[in-house]
Amino acid sequence: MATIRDVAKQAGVSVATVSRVLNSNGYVNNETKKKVDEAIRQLNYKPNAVARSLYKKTSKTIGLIVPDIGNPFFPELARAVEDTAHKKGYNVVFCNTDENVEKEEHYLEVLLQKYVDGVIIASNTLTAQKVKELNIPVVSIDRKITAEIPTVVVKNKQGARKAAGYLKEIGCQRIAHIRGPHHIDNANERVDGYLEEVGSEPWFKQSYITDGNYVMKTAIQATLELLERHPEIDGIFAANDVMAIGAVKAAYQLGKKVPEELAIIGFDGISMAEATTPELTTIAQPIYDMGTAVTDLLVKLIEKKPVENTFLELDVELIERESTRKQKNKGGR
Amino acid sequence: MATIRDVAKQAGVSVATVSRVLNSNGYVNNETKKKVDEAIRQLNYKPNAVARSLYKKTSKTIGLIVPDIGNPFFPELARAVEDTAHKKGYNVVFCNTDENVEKEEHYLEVLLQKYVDGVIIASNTLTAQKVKELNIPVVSIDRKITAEIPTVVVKNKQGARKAAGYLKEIGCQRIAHIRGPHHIDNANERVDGYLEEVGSEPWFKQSYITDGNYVMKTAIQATLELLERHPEIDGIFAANDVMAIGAVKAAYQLGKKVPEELAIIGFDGISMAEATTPELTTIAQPIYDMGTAVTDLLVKLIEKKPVENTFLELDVELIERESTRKQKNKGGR
DNA sequence: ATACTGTGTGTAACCGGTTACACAAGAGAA
DNA sequence: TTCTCTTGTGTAACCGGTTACACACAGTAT
Repeated sequence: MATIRDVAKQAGVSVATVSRVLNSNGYVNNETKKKVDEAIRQLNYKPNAVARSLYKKTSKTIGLIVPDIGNPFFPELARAVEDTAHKKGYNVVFCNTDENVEKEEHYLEVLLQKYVDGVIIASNTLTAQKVKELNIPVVSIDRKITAEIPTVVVKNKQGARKAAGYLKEIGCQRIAHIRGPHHIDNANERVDGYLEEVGSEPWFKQSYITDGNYVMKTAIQATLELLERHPEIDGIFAANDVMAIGAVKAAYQLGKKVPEELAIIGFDGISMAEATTPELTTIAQPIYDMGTAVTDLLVKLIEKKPVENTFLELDVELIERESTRKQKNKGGR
Repeated sequence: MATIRDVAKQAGVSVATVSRVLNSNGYVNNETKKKVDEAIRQLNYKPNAVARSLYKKTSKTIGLIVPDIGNPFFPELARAVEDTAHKKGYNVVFCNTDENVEKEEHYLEVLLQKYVDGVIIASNTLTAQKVKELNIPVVSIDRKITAEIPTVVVKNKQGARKAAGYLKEIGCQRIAHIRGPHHIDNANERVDGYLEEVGSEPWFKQSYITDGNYVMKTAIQATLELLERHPEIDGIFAANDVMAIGAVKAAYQLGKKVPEELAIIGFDGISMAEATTPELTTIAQPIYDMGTAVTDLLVKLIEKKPVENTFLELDVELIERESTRKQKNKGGR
């Protein structure tokens, strides 16, 4: 591999001049520039990014820390992050934490030692204190950590209200909720939204809320038990699409027809929700846009550009598909 | 951030000694080591990975280049790669190429400039020549590039034979194939396997093979046209699960019952195939194992450890689920 | 004639590690 | 006593860029 000194020798100039040509700063005579460019071409010279990083204390790399890329929400997000980062000249190193604090801290340490310029993280275990110690920009996605950390999320409560409200609107009389993990903020917000919409209905019971842990298997089991306990349920709002798909499968097992006897709505808008039969009605997050937005935000923070807003709360959108049906019994009994 | 010189000063020794303690090489007196460790602790010193990289010409980082992380096969693979890399002390930087040659070359260049120690790539556009020029270990996953490049794939042809053979076995009389892109090796191998199994059947027609391009939408359309042209078809082997799911949806649109009137089998074993109704019968690749295997292989090459085999062809496994049914009309008409 | 400004280029320090090499002291062998 | 080997430590060069600073020269203002 040719170095900048080889190029300098070949072009008959100093390394400083070559560096000036490379970075187009300082004064360089046009003739000299031509000679340098020619030498670069001849030697097929590529500047060494590591050496540059060492001096500049920046690496044009960002870290992306997610719980599990196997969770279909995150690949779609990762795709957007990578696309946007690439456009802005950054690489992405990616890390799975499995919601494990030690793994997360370990990764942050390693990333820091490698001079990553910033980090995008989906976490609930991270504290503001630790982030401050990192001394590099950190932005949070999908989950609020603290007010100090720039964040991109969606209107979870509003989305949940939309979901529950929609089920009421299409005529459901008894609406249950399969909730996400108690330690994850967005799960709690979705419960809140559900409660605001149906909590004061005469038929409402606390036992209409059941734990699904954002996982399909758990949700199937939870739905089976729920429907056994409460056969009167005719609508389910699952806090994410994966659980909604689980609910559909459970209904299928019990011979309940979806949407005729049981309407099911999810949350997230992952592409898997379009692959099922019946296709899933869902509250879609603009996942790609969220990825673009956090990355834009992070890069601005890295490059110390002005940021208008460090807390973005994006809108969600109801996408009506086959797992619910509008005409059903409209207007109540 | 404390540097090695700060630590040396604090401990009253030279930087060489600190470095020896850090890397446990050379002779260091036990008392000295204690002093250094204490200084490291006091200053909360973390060695700078970039400086180390510059001298050692290695970064403990590998590149993972895939066409599109949005394709559900790749997150599962990426997860395995990242897990394994992490265990061995490597980070993963990941890149989406969209099968675009320029993007791919650009990424390889950038990765090289950052001293990544090796690359895992799923590509069909890469040439052996280019790989040689990189001068770092490159391993190929999911697709054969050339004989010189170490590769991890599955037995595609054998898997395809299994799929078609299984459909025959359960009593299908007319078996069609939705194939993947013509420029992707594994797609062609799957066609070959299909042909070996049914190509000489009296009923076989070339028009039973249709293009699906590994994409759900395309596959839906292809299936609709296929079943219109050939309503006699009672079995479909799709070259990947995503297309198989598309075929199921198409059948549903046409009112054809799966599996009673039409049996459908996929290929890949992505987790999405378990989420559908009916659940998809498929030829499962050991995706996680493949990721583990390529990463192990790459790390061995990087660390110049002996490698027993640079061409791994893993077995696939038939997973029977609901989109096919064994009892149907067994033993022919 | 003098001072100042803009252009153009080179030298060497610097980023923060690693390690070749030199050197010293003590133990054991000849 | 002298030589050799092992242990232990420090100095400084090195990895390959970037840039502060010095210097030189031409043109222009005073």
